Amino acid sequence: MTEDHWVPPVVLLAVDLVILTLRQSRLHVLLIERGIEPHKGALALPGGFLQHAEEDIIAAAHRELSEEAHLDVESLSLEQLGVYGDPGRDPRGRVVSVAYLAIAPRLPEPIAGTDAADAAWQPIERVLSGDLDLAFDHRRIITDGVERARVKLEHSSLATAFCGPTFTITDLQDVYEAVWGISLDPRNFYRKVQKTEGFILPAGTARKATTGRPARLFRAGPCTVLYPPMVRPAASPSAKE
Amino acid sequence: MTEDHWVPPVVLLAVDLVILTLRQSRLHVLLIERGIEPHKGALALPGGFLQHAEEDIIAAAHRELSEEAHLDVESLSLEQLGVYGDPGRDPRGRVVSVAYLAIAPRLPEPIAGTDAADAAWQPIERVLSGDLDLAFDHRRIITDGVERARVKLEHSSLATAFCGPTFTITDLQDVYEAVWGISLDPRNFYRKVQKTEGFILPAGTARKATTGRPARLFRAGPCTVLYPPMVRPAASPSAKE
DNA sequence: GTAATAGTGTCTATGAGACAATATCCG
DNA sequence: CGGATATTGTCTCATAGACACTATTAC
Repeated sequence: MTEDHWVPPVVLLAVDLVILTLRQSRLHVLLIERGIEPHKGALALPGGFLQHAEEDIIAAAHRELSEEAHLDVESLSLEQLGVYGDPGRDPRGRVVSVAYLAIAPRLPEPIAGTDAADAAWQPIERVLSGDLDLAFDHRRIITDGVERARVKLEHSSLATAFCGPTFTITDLQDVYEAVWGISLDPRNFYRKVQKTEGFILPAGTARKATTGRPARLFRAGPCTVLYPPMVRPAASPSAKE
Repeated sequence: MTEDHWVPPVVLLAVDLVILTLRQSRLHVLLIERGIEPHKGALALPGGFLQHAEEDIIAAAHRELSEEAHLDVESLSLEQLGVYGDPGRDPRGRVVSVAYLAIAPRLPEPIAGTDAADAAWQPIERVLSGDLDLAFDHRRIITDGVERARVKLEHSSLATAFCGPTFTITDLQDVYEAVWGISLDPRNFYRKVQKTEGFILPAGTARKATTGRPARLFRAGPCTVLYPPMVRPAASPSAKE
């Protein structure tokens, strides 16, 4: 099958980052406006080519995270999402992109990128609805990323990655409600997360802002795998949204 | 950051296939003995480079499946597992490999590959135990593939992909026991799969081989997502193996 | 009949879901 | 005190797990 003088084709390798966070109890993804062709003016995921032939792929992801999103690696969940390499997905040639999913706690408002014309958090519904002009196959990548996050919330402690170092049970519930797009009963949620071994640990009693009883604070526990898992109800017509 | 004359580095793109099947109620993976350097003589996953610059990655996976394993695409589960691209994983240069997970029903015995010196099913325990000489980072890829299969058995009808067109409940239970490496109660298993909507459908009553009551036959149902999921018990000391 | 495997029924413990009631803050 | 949010408790229903029992074949 392979001939003596046959040489394998080469491809350009890129990384793309699906960075999710919560803003005003809604799921957002970080997108930048492309300043150059192709797809100039369209919105795109932060990302870029490998810098040199020896660069680690995950290192490139971290680099882009820092360069384009100004997010530091510190305590930031980063996970490989998949490979997107359809021929023709990029007019510049055969570009194969490794997508990563990153979860960030709420951050100080807008982020100005370096080689990005503009960076902004976009509500996930607007992105997936098809109203926005997305570059390349990035809508598909975002769809996959959101679905991955939804599944991971069930079986891992990923939800705490959306929160700061300490958080209340209600904060955590907001994460589940925003990512899953449904509403949950606070009492049952409270009981559930409390009894899930190693999920969250008490972190002192709370201060309070406005009104009502002050909530207790928690921090992420040692367990990354939730057993038993959080159960995601089958999508109901009486959902939030 | 990027200079005017900077050009991105290129990489070689390969696919690797983790092909799992059941033989004598034990999980096996298809490995070939490498006939050429590097790692000549070591065992490796079926796979290879893209054939040309326009080839679809998934198409390349299917091609290798056919070329090296003589398995046809027909009704064969094939899913992207991840990207393995550490610099230095291949002495020939920067090779980035996209791994796919394939599940095959029991097949006619040994498979002679085309450009592979030898192809054989290896029991998964022997492969993961470290006794065998595995090429590249293929032990890690296999580990990831097995773990993926374990998880997918919980939430999808993947188990039926290990079986032929029709199968008994016991056949299906064998799949779960082999992949999960535990033993399950036949009565509870029977009840569980029966009541899981759309998982399996009756396919006539059965013929029989040796002794005992003949089993009913089933075929895969329409649902790919199992709800409620099959629950994998926490690993117990009283397990099979 | 016996041996062997297939399939059904029953009981119990656990957890999810609905929802009432109590606690603790602010003013 | 009343308003608001946090936390606990109780009830019911579904289901996983343990396990006794019945059914259907070959001999």
